[in-house]
Amino acid sequence: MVRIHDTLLGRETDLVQRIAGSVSIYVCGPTVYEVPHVGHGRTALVYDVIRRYLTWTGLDVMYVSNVTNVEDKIIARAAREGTSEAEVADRYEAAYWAELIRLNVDEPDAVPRATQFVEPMIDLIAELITAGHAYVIEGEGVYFAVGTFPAYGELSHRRLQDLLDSAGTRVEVDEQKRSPVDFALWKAAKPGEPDWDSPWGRGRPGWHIECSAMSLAILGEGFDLHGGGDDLVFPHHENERAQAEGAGHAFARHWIHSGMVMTGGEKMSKSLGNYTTLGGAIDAHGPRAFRLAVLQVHYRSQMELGDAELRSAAEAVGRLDALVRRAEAAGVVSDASLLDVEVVASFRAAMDNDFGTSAAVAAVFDAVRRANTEIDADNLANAGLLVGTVRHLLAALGLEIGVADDQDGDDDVIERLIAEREGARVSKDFATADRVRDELATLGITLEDTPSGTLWHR
RNA sequence: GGUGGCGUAGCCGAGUGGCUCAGGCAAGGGUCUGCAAAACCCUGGACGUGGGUUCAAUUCCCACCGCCACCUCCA
Repeated sequence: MVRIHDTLLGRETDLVQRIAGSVSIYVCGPTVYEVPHVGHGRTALVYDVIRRYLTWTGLDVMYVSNVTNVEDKIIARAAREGTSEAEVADRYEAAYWAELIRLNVDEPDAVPRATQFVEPMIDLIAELITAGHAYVIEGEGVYFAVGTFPAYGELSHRRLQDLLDSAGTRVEVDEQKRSPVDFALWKAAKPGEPDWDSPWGRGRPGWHIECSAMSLAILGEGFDLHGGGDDLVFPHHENERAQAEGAGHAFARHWIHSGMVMTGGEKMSKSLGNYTTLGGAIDAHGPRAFRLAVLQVHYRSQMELGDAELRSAAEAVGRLDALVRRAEAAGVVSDASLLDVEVVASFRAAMDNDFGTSAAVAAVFDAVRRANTEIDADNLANAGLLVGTVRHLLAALGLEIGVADDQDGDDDVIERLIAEREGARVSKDFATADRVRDELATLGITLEDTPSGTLWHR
């Protein structure tokens, strides 16, 4: 049984599914008005790993992750560039997926976009008005009446009074609202902004309503797991929940939230401008180093994810690739259907405990060391079992080993140079052999002489 | 001010009331190698501070110090 830390409960609990054997997951994706940064990469990877692991355990996973494509910053950017909101959103959504593909993040089963679900949002707002949880301010829009929903604050563990006390200290309050904590469900149209018809006049949906409507529309009532970055707990997820449950719909059974990426001790964010682009980080250190670095930290913890962390992870990935190289060179055969039961048990125990990827990866590295020892001792059968287990478990986390991040280059030239060096070595002409090795080094090629021949890698 | 969380060896980072203090990176010493590379072996060093509970605390409790997040858009 998988145990998860449920934000609503504030503690760990069993992941009990709506329907035994299957898991439905909704994860909040980005608002696409800028290129993705390292933090977006981490979050996408965290949930990709959770999804992969649940699938690996035999569950039938339905994974939905949305894209917010209508929002103030998108509108502002489109206006600034003299282009359409759709063009801006499409451009940055494409940039987002392009990087996730490099990271080997599996495509979600569904990627709902806000503009595709305006009708269900309008229906939900209408239900809230009927239920007495929402009200119209002429010329302004429709607002959720927080005071009418007693459960408000449960998810983010806030008292309504505390919210009222701090309201207005940081953001100006619209005096027409019944309460300063009420939030917009529908915003009346403004000149130059995209808008849709609604029973309350033309306008556009508030931010929070899209996720309530889209998750219910695609996954249905009482879906299993709702996730996102922990900066979304309040107000976004609190509001999503109020909207769905206020309208009488059973919402997410469990909530999970992942930690933020920090840089120099501060949260990385687009608005602070202190971010590193995801593409830049992947270019510099490779997609697998990025994934491993994320795996080495528990998903709920804040983490630094800069050059030092990525370099360290890249070295570790190199060691994993080296294991595959030397296993193959030694003639080790691994059968994917045969796994080391103890290693698998350690891995599962770690992952079942709130997706403890850090401990799970540690179990794998333990097996890596043992596999190398077995190769050194020429115990090829034992080595094969361990190498196969390592590859299988890492693949379950989305990490492929034994394959280079980039395969370009002229292998024929390299092979010829290695053969040339081999000839020099046989005739004890080590000066020539070393000269060839240096030449290869300038091409970024590292050589390894083994009893069964010379191996090379980039 | 309110809420939640964190402070572990050079760095990153799991974890546990007592057993040889995960794992990764880095460092030093070996083995192997023509030399390297890779790998393996060995080594050192930790649990913010002060109290308390306990036979025993890094782990539980209290206080204090420091840091972070959310309370506004945000992954």
